[in-house]
Amino acid sequence: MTARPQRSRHKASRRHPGQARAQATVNAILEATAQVLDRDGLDAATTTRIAEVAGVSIGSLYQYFSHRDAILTALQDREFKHALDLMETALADRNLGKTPLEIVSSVVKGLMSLYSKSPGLHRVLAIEGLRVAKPDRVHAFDMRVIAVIRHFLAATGSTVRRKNVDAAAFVAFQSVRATMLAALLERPPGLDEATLVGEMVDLVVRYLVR
Amino acid sequence: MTARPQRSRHKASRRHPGQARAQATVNAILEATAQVLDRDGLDAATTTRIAEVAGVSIGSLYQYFSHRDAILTALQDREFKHALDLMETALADRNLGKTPLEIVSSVVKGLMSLYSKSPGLHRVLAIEGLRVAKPDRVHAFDMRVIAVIRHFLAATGSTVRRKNVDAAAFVAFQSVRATMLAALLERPPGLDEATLVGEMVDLVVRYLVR
Amino acid sequence: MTARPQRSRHKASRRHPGQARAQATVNAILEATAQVLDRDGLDAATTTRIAEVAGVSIGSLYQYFSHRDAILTALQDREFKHALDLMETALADRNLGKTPLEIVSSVVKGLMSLYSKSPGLHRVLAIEGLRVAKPDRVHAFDMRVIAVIRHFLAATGSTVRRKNVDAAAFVAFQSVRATMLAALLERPPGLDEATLVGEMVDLVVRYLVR
Amino acid sequence: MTARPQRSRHKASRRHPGQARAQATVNAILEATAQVLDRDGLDAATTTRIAEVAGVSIGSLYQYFSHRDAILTALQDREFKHALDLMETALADRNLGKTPLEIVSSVVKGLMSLYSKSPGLHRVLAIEGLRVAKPDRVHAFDMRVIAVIRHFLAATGSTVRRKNVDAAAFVAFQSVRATMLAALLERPPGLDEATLVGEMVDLVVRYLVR
DNA sequence: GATGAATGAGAATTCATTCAT
DNA sequence: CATGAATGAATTCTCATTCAT
Repeated sequence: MTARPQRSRHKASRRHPGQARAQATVNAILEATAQVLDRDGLDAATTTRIAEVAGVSIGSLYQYFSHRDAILTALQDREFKHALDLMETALADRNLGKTPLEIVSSVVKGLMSLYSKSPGLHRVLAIEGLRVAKPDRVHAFDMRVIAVIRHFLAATGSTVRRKNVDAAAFVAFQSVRATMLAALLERPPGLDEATLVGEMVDLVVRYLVR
Repeated sequence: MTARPQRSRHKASRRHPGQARAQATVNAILEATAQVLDRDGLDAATTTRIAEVAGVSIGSLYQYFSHRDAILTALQDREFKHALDLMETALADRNLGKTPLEIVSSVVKGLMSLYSKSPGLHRVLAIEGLRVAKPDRVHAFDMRVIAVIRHFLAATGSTVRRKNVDAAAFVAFQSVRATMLAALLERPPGLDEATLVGEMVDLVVRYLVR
Repeated sequence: MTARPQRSRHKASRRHPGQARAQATVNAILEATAQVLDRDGLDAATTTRIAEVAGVSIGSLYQYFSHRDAILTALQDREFKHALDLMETALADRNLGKTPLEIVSSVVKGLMSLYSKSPGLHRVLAIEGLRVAKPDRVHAFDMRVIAVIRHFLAATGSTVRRKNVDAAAFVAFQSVRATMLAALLERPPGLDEATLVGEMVDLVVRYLVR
Repeated sequence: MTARPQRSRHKASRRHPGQARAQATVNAILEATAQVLDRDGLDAATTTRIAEVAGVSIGSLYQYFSHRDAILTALQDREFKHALDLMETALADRNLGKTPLEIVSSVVKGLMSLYSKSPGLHRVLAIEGLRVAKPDRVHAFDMRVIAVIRHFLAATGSTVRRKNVDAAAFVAFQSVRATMLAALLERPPGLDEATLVGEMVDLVVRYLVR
């Protein structure tokens, strides 16, 4: 009997946060989520916990996000955008004149500083993240990253020694991402950030450019 | 998420399964868990589901594992052991005579076949990393892998072009592991298993050996 | 992210209550639900309340009913069955010899005693009940009642003065049901049960048979 | 279900809407509520939904109605009034000259057209009976209906064949109301509105007048 | 030893109502 | 007066774990 609460239609976000206060609340929620994910991982990011950390009631949380997953998705969008912006900047056409070493170095350093601020968060978002059903989002991001790299390699022209450019871009990006995150999370002795950057740059340059 | 209540901390396993039947039950449970993890992911691996698939009552399940996590830990041990055995074999002293290419190739192929049998499982075990509290286990495994690689590189002697051998081993292993799993899970177009192996071998050889 | 608890597939009942204990629990739950519905109405029948009244944990409740609605459905089945049995008995072929007055009288008295035990419950189940989405169940019941009546009227033959027998059966049954429930719930002065039965019988006999 | 928290008991309406604009707002809210109830049922009639449909902010809604229930009560008053007006008109003293058939016919047709415009609404108002706590209101309405009928029957005098006039009025009215609503909601085959009216008239005339 | 019914803490989500702007 | 962001009590449902049989 009865038309139980009607598990809502789940549009991903409930209202256009027009007002300043609304925007502030949304930001607080995203920030809180990032913090909780980074520190304690996905399981700890319950709606209650997020609302607490954000200093907001659960009611408010659901005013802006139709369901828990929508928060994670929004956060992922935000962080993926950061990463893409960063790579696009480093690989912009105006950098075509620079040496491969310089360019790879700037990308690696950029990712390094991005990840080292909150490695736990990026691990959740990029790898552990999106359990079941959302690998598409990660995949879509990866494909965009590859597109950026491919575009750059194409413009660079001559020096690339790979036949399958997309495959190479995929391999390079995954290697850098995963190794960095693993290093940041495990902190293996003798592998400080500077060393790590050096190794990654060398790995990629040798692989891609000779 | 998951948020398993985790009511209390127990000792990890209840009995040393002396009898053959007991051992069979334990195996059935581990096998069932691996299957469920690989197919449906961590959230689907409820104790009930595992017991069902294993053809065992929950009561029995708890006879052999004090709590859910203990099953995952045991499974992780088993898989880590597989991977280590594999690498030890490939990097054994008796292979010192082979060319670096041959050796790297055998390691990469070995990992590839290991992962490709159940990528979902290895993703859960190695990357999702059994969530909270288990990074130490992953770390310990990584350190053992590095030790194996270091031992081999040391024995090999001359050809290694890295100063910090441990760092290099870490970088190489993480790159191979992560890229393989990502490729198996995302299946990016134009990156079939053979190509992938080729790329990984090339990546590692250039990085480690010149 | 994450495969949230997986709002289960909702098969209406979870396990065949094979054991005696299980059956007892199921009965306790249905009985508790009936009681709560009768006394306090549909809104009061929360899963928590039902479990409390049944002297059972919510966990147990969900062991036997996949969701709240399934309890109501089961209860409805049970009560509909009662009502149908009652009518089938009164209208059985072996009663063809009795006078219309005797037969109508026995049906009306039967329904009266059924409803007067828990008028609130029957109101919920038959009328208020099954908010949105389940009118089909009530409708299906009504159609079966009509079939029973039609069968009887057909067997009776001659005396029926209605052309559209199904319509007449519908009108007669709805009138009796609704009036009885309204009278039992409102207890209008001067309309005790005996009077009510008399009036209903007269209403129906005049309408159906002359 | 619904289970509206119902935080506290207020006086039923906040202001006697003196101004025209205020009255317009109140009407818009009632109209919106009627629409939502008719189309989607009680559970869908959330304050938010009502405010939306009425084109009013929730704030404004609460300016005119102290709590959700007050809206339903007001709407019920309005519809009860409609029904009573209708019956009073049909049963007015100036109709004493008409035949019973004519009079019953006009009442039945009137109710029919009233209900058929929005059967869902009347089901909610009259039968679901505004849940808990409101049976008194329904009862009061029923008593007024009976009074109207009694008054008429008394004036008519001779022809009525019932001893207990109040009981008869109750029975007749409940039968008509419930059967009509059930027919409108279930739409049983072979029972179109015209047939239904004919049956109801016959039912009542035979019962009341001979 | 094995079984599976029972338990209950905890998670997500809804919605009536308030109140600062 | 109007607005709509914020609140939080209340609800449904899940799943690890225990323990009587």
